[in-house]
Amino acid sequence: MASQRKQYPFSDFEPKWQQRWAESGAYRTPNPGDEGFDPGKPKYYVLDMFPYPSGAGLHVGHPEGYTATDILARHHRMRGFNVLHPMGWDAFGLPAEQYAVKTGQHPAVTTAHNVGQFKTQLQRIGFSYDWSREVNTTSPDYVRWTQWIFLQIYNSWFNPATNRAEPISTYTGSDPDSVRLAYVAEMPVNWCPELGTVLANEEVVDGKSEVGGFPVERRPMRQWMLRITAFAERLLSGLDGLDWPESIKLLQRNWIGRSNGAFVDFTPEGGDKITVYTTRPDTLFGATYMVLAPEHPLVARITSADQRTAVEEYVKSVASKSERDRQDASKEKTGVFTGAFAINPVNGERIPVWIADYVLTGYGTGAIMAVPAHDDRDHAFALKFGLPIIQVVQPPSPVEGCFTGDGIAVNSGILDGLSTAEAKDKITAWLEERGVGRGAVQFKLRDWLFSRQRYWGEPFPIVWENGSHRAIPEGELPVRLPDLDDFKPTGTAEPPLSKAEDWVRYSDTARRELNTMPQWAGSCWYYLRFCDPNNAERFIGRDAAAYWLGDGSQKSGGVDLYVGGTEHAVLHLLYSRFWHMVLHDLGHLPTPEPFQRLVNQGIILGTDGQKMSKSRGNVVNPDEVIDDYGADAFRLYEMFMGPLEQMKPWSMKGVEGVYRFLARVWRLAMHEDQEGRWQLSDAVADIPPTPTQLRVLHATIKKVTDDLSTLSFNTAISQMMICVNELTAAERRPVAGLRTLLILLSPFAPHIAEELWEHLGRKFPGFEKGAHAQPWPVHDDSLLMDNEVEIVLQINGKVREKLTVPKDASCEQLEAAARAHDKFSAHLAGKETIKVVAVPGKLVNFVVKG
RNA sequence: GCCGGCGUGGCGAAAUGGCAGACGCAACGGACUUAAAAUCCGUUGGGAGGAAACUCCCGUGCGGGUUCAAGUCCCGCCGCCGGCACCA
Repeated sequence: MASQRKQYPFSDFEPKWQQRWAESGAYRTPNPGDEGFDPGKPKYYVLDMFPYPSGAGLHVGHPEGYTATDILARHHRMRGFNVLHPMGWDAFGLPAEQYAVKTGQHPAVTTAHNVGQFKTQLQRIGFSYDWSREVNTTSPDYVRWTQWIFLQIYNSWFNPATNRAEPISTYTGSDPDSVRLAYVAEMPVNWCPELGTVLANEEVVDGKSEVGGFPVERRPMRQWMLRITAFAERLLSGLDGLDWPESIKLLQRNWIGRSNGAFVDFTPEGGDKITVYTTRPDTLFGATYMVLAPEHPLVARITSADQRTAVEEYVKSVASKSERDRQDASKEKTGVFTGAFAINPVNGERIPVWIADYVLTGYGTGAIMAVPAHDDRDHAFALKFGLPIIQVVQPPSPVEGCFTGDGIAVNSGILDGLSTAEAKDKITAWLEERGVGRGAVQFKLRDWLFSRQRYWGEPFPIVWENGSHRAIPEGELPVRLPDLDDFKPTGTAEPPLSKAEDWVRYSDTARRELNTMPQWAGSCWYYLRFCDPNNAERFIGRDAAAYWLGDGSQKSGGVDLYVGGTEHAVLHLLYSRFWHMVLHDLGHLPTPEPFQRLVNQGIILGTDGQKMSKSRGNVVNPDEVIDDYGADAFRLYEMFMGPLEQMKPWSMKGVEGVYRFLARVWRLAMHEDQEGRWQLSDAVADIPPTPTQLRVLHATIKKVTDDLSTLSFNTAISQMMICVNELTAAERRPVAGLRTLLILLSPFAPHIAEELWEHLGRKFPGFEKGAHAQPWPVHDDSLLMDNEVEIVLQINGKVREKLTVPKDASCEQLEAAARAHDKFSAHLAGKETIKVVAVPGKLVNFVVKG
């Protein structure tokens, strides 16, 4: 293909238009207060998930969503919106740092190089980004505000009375550090001594490091945490108002994991109370033993002398397991009896207390009552260790084994005969009356471990003095990374920043925080900076925020459309919502939610139907596609493949298909002379379209417009193909029809639309400005339908004949026409007609017998 | 295990409960050409019958159901993909 002659000169005019757009600032979007800003226009903020600029460059998966948003951005401009359509770089992160360690190049150098490469590639596709708003999470100007936002979080607390984040100054307790939204805690992490670094859970396989296979141990380390759990309820309820795919909302709901239940106090013999959390207080009478997490603080105190050795050994063996190992539910349960007994508050029963690692220390109270008859895990544990099983819920219909559903309480004293829901209410009230329990809500969501022992990330704007931390003054932001030559892991638990001794020394008595922020930090708020990227006074100006995010009075707040992959369904999208909520509470943002509408694009597979990967060798490079077929064909194919949200394989033949389509568009207007030069075709004439052409044109206006509103790009393109096929068949082409077609095509294939517009404008009037600057056309309903429509005549739902009738024929007229149809009425002969169903404009169905 | 999503020609896919397969790819036939490529025109779900115009039957993962009418709605399975995975 590469050596083959091009079907239309895309390689000449595509770069030309890209250059013109860049030079004229065609897609610069003014802000409120800027010259050229029109406050009368509605706003449309359409955003892509900005990429991590890896060394591998762009692959065809990136531009899928980017093309969709670009088409919508262009379409909205033509419909009179002020469109915010920006792009930037999520440039901190592990791969850059690891590559830097390997090659000895500073990550700032490799990152800058990769950003350049990505930007060149994106610009070749003809995206209408406002590049004057480009942001880079690693630039000092950006880091400054990331750190500033961290300080907002650090300097606030969650007031349960108002259910909001408030400045820490409104906290009246004695220890503000204990309630800050950013706090320090000892947390167990995966520490790999051999690699000298902490690893994420995903980087640990079977208790060994994924890289190198070295042993990994869990060790408590001092970590920065963000108190996202305080917002669990609001993060959950806020989902209801968002136009997101239900599947994504469900993922977040499951991640937040709200459950309704009760705390219940059990009393060990001669000890403090042990509080458990349960979602099934109605099964309290079936509790036959208790289990504490091995790390539970009471374990040591209640363990009997003769069980002490066994318990200590068990606790030790559990401690050496990785989180992942420990949470492997498929494994057989393990545990040890503590030798202690506790009293069940509802019936005074004396039940044994065990420890087992199937009880997690971080959820609920780290202790449970075990009801083996009605909980799968307790059931398995009881069977293994021979503990008693008492049924207290009668299933609606008999079931084998363990029954975990709702039923009728039995063997449960005061609860007998009640439904599960009634029993829960009654026993919870009973517990509360006696002061031995209370209703409670729990969440699976954990606080966000926010620090990393890495070099390539935002430094914390925090210093330590005399064992306590404090914020550095805002005026000192940004805290820049020290320019280390050696940013390798230290080999100890010290982060690499510890090597920058001068930097670490903040004053004679104070030293800087050595951890850096995780990669999520920068991406938590980039959509805000895009609104006002050069503001030196604030992270986002108030006017810019009010305009681009909305003033909070309308439902659609924040980003109007956010397109990206499902892989960010939970973490990025939850973290962003959390930060946004805090900033909103503190009065910095007008809206409570960042992304009103979210759409996930599907993954593009290789031509072999497999996930694209370097190792499979099936990665498609956009540059090569554009070399051979041009940017317009590339864009069009990305959208023509199938529904945006669907997973679909790449096909070079498919690219050729849309390429041929664009060549047909080209030849509608252009003709190649003897010397191989393209001239405006003589077939284009200032004549009125035929009625058929007019009908197809208006059907195309309607279909493309409707399909853009539902993001059905593939069917919009199909309709334009139908339109082009219709116009190609005509010997003389009405210029008005071409004009409309080019306007409709211009968001999809902007270069060719603009080029043809220019050519036509040299001969015909009505081609001023450019295709992209035209108002979006409106279809005329009266032109859509012929006066006659073809309907089908059915017998018992099967099509027998077809018939052309006036489009507004009534049911009675349809039935009469059907009966008058010779061949069709022959089918009816000798049969009894039971019923006739007539649908105007569609069909007549005779239900017959015999 | 639990929770989602998806199963339609040789392939990518269309189809407010109303003619299944629009549009594109591939394939085949024709026109143009010395020839090929490109282009243009046409055929193309499967099967049976007919010389032919044409006629009939089957068909949206499988099995049931609702309906005059089901790819679409309901019930029960199977397969693939994704997420969560001892959260009491």
